[in-house]
Amino acid sequence: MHKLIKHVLSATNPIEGLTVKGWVRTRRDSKGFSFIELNDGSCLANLQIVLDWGVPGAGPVTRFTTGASAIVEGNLVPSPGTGQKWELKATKIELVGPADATYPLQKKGHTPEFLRTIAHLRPRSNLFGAVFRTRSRLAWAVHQFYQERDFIYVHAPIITASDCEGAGEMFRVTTLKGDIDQDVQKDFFGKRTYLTVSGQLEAETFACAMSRVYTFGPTFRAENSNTARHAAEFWMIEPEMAFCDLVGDMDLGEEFIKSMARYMLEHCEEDLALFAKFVDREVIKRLQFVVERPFQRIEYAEAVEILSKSGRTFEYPVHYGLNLQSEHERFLTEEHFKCPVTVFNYPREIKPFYMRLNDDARTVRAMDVLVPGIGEVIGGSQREERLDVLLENMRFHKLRPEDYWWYVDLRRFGSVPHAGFGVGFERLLMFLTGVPNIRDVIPFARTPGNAEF
RNA sequence: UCCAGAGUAGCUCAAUGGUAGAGCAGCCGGCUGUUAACCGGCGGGUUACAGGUUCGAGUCCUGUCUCUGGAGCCA
Repeated sequence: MHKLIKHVLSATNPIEGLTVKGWVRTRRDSKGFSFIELNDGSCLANLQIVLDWGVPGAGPVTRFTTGASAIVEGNLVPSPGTGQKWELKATKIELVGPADATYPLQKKGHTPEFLRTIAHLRPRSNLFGAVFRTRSRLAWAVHQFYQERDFIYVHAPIITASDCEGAGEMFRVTTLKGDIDQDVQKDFFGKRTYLTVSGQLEAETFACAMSRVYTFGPTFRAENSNTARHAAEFWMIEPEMAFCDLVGDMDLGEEFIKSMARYMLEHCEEDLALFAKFVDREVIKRLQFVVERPFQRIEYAEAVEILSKSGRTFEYPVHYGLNLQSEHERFLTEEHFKCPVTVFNYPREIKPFYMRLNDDARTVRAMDVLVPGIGEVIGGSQREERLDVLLENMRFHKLRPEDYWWYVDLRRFGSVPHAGFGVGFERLLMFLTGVPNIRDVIPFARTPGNAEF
């Protein structure tokens, strides 16, 4: 089997008779020989191939254009040049797939906007290679974080009949033709079904059996949101813990963010350096800051007071009972505290039915973790475990308990205090890489009017 | 969905209402070790689309589409 370039480049000694396979990033010709930069996506760096025009398969060398794929055999030797430790002296080369002049990627920089229009080729660019290697490693780190803490991974359903109220507009799933509301009994599932907006309600059922669980899967929102932070299809991580209150929930959320930042610093060094150089100069400093400093915790009422007394004029009003706007979250994280901020105990009116009512009967045990630059990265709560209060909450929010009969059942049989939160995986990646647009941290972005690839 | 800005060569961008240009990429040639290589040459355009004003429109006006930034909704 051929060796991946990341392993070749970490060699400690010269290697005879090595085979590598990859795609040409660029070629530099001299008289009688060429340098080929070969990349196979296993790491950011290219392997420099020194290709004598006389070796089998080399001529004419102009066939080895940017984008072409090649198999190279040769000997790994120390490079006399200054840019790299090793280079491969080719003894044989094979052009596997040529790439003609219409290949859209150049060796020079492209804008992320242009690269989005060629989403099938953009993982061959430095930036997107780095983003998607990082995405893979962070997904692994997410599992590691929860598995180490004895959380059990639950696969929440993707097609669901239940609306996790307040989460957003849903995509309808149906096999009916024509008027899809005409006769829902004849639909595939015999009722209206949707793509899930959250696995939380299902996760709660498992937490109330297995103590600590988490979901990590795709979720869907049909909101017509056109921002750099919203996608119609995104991945969400939702831990849920039985016998846990809001404080335990905030502890876990903050620990999770810190842990991901630490993982990024320790395991994604090469790609992180690229982000720091081309995307966000502050990213490493910000990650170190998050790892070292405690998060600020404040109640919603305090946040409102800080904003009211800030002397700043905001576009949107600051008033107890209103949601915090982006500009308010920004002020708290970026100007007032200058660190991630966890806001908790929100007014009952602006939060969903399942959040636990506090003794003041005005606020619920909700919490949002806000980070500089992104805003809300975690939203969570302690759940209402008391049957009578839950039913009253549903009435308050004008919901029918029979639609949530199985969810209500959890409060009938061995109910326990429990809590959890949701993390948008892409938002987390944006925070950790500094990439400012959600479309650029997901392989094939789904946004309103866009599902080309 | 709302507000603002943009759309010119494959890419990144110039062009006062008056001959559509440059750099890079591509192609051809040169160079014995390059590092986004370098040097010389060549080709490359329905100025997003549809209408309008004008002697004359890339430029001004109207509409449509797309993209970007911000906002709302949220993760």
